[in-house]
Amino acid sequence: MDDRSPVMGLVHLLRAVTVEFDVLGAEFAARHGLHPTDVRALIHLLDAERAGLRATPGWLGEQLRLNSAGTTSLVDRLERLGLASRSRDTADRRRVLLKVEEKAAELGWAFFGPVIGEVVAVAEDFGAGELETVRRFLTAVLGSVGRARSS
Amino acid sequence: MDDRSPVMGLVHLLRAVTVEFDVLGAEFAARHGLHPTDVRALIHLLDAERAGLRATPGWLGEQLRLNSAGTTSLVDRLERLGLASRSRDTADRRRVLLKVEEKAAELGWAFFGPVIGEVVAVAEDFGAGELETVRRFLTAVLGSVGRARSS
DNA sequence: GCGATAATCTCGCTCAGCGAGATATTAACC
DNA sequence: GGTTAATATCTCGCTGAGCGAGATTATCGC
Repeated sequence: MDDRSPVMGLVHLLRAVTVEFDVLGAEFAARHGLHPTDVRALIHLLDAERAGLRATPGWLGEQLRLNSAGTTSLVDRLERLGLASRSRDTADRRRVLLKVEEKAAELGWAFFGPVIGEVVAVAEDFGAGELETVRRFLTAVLGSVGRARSS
Repeated sequence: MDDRSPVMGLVHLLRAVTVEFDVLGAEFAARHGLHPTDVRALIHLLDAERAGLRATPGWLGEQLRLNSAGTTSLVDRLERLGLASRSRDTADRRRVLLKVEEKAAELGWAFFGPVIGEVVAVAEDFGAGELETVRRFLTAVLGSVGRARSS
């Protein structure tokens, strides 16, 4: 657990990657007049859409750890920017359904596209077995962080 | 580059890990009455200390992409919380040197300790060669993100 | 010395997010 | 079926992080 443990290098590396992704997100946000929270919100909304889940303000607020007031103003912002839209759920009329607009997906690709391209290029230097090892490791780490969070 | 590419899973995995780390940091911040920016600042200050660099407000502001006004209030906050302290540089008296207090290192360990423990445990299931593969991959990805940022 | 440059800080402002509570809709229970 | 509780969202007023502009203090080149 001290700094000379061979695993510590990996931990620092993971953290460095995280920080770089954050900075990338923040710069993207600034360049498009968005706030970091807006970017995080779009990521969650796009994820939900891909998974076929129906997103609501309450659900989004939980994901981002915002209270209801903050969530309302976030959704107001996204709507004003034309990135998402509200519509009443006809089944339960207390609920509001959130839909991401095409424009948001375009911004998402503009954001992730170049990074994905670079990572794909990097992956070409690795064999299928090696990539599988990386995948196993990252999956395990993902579980680790989740476990550390809940304890 | 589409969703069925075998590398896309890795990209999503990396993003998921990043998001988890962020949420962990945000929860830690909230639990200790800190702001996410304060946590990021402490990470940079601890890194600088480990690397033997002398941190100043200007340097810290660059790292965090804050302007001078925001940096001043950040340092004020850290000082008020007893996590860092200012001292004039005797060589160049325009400069202010930032020092992290012991308390900050303790909080840092309280933050990263459990996660590190979990990751170390995860790493035990992997051979030395496999860990080296993961290290190579993450190092390459770190370069990728940096390249995507600057383009 | 004197102007130019650099590092930090002060002031006033905007706006994200919070707490408290209002409003509207649905579910539960006798 | 009507009253009460629970749920989802929104409104209002406020705090405080971070910004732009500019003041302040220290150093450097001439």
